Amino acid sequence: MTSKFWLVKSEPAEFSFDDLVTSPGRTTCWDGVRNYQARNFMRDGMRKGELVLFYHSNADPAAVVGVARIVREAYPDPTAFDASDPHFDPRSRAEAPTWVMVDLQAVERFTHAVALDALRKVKGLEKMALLQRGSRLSVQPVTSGEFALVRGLGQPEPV
DNA sequence: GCCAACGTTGGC
DNA sequence: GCCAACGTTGGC
Repeated sequence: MTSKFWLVKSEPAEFSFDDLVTSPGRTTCWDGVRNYQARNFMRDGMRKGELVLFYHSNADPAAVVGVARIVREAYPDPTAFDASDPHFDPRSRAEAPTWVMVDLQAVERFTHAVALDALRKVKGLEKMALLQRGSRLSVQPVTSGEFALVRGLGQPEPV
């Protein structure tokens, strides 16, 4: 059973939803993921066309702020090969890349960002991975029901 | 800035 | 394989 919906975290000081919207083609490569579980979700789960909640972590407030779409499935993350990059990983070799990335395109902006404390109050989101104690995964699956609830609260408009 | 929770590393 | 030390995440 593969998830059809996802959530990604980004610190807006590093890369915000606005940064995605203003990127060429409203698209960016989701590089720099260095967690195996998150990597596996990208490599084994994410498929072209699936939708992604875009979450601002380390933000005030931390909140889901929009929706993106997967426009390219997993391919090698070149920042792992670049010794000058903060995400450099000498164990990742070009012949057998350890780390992958997908391409995400902005689809909708929430006119009402859905803050973390608001999410915690929503009946039906109790099991959402983001809300679990100690949850730190930067790429995580979301059920269709969870996605619909959050998207509804966000009152999205096309970007 | 604090610190709890978690993932990774490395000695043994 | 165990587990203590360490680094990172991310809410507050």
